[in-house]
Amino acid sequence: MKENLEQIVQPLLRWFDQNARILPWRDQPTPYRVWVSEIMLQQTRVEAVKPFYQRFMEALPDIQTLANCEEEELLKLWEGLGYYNRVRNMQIAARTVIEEYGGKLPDDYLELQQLKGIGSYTAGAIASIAYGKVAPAVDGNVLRVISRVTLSREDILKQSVKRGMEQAIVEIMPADRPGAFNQALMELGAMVCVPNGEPHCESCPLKGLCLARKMGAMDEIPVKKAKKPRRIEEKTVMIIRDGEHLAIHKRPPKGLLSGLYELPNTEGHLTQNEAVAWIKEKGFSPIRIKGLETAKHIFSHVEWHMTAYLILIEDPQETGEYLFVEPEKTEEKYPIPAAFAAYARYMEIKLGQEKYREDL
DNA sequence: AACTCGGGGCC
DNA sequence: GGCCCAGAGTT
Repeated sequence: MKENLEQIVQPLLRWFDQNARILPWRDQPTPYRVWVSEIMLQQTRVEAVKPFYQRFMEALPDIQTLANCEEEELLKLWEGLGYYNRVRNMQIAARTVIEEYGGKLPDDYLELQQLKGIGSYTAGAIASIAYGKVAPAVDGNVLRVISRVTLSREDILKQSVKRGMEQAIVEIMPADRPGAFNQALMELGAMVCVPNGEPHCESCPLKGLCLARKMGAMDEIPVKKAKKPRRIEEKTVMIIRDGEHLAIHKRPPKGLLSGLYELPNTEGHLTQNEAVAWIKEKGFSPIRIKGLETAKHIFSHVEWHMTAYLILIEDPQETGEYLFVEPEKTEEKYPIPAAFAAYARYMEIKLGQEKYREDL
């Protein structure tokens, strides 16, 4: 196995030298810059990360500023990227680095993995790219490329398969260019040995030795066990306006979208009468109400099927549960997940522009 | 080992 | 409509 796999090293490095994309985090691969990029890139495509990365690095240029950042501002910088615990964990790790390592990110593969949010992949990426150390960085790209090259039909979602791949990679990794080698594998997976659609084998530096290509089995590999279907949650979303302000609600500190702000909502699809009753139960005095279009938002493991109402109320008293904010302030200050994007225009409209269907 | 956690682009 | 992405933490 090792003898065979060793043949990929030089062609891969040569290809990478000619074809590496210019990416913001490749510019000055300092430990912090690599760290931030790798956290953002977890389960997230390069093109999606780019705009977030630039803005984040300007706002929080080093570990110290990250450690000191207010959580609200931190989440605002991450708004729309998803997997929000990534950035909270990164801040926890930043504080650990300051307290235990004098503010310098460790260079050791195993020590890095002790930090919150840094697993085997991210530890290997930082150690190899930022510190030039021999360590594996096996992500979905690498699992796909290597399993195709070796015609492996093992389930790449199994931990044991990933560990085996990490070991195999370490054994062939060139000691003089570990960072380039890890990035080359990922780059090939992203640009040539692509995850969806036909791989571009004609332009692949490994086409001569790829066993999946030899057998015409590129479409059968990698093998992944089927995942279970998403559950569906029905919700009714309330856009509650008093004319000047919009009601928002901070989600609980644990679970889905924890700590982010949302439009008031409740379980199930409520009729208009039920929605009015719900509003009154919350202590508000509705004046007018209008039913809005339905919307769907898909998460990894859940689907929200939403219906919604636009509701005008009399001047609210602060309940503590709900915050009444100016819509413009919402955009600059409160992180709101993309799940509510379908109703964004109702959050922003000026009172009077919208015709309510019914007076109450 | 199974489940949780976002969002978007591509087929 | 399904797939998967420079994964990691929790149970």
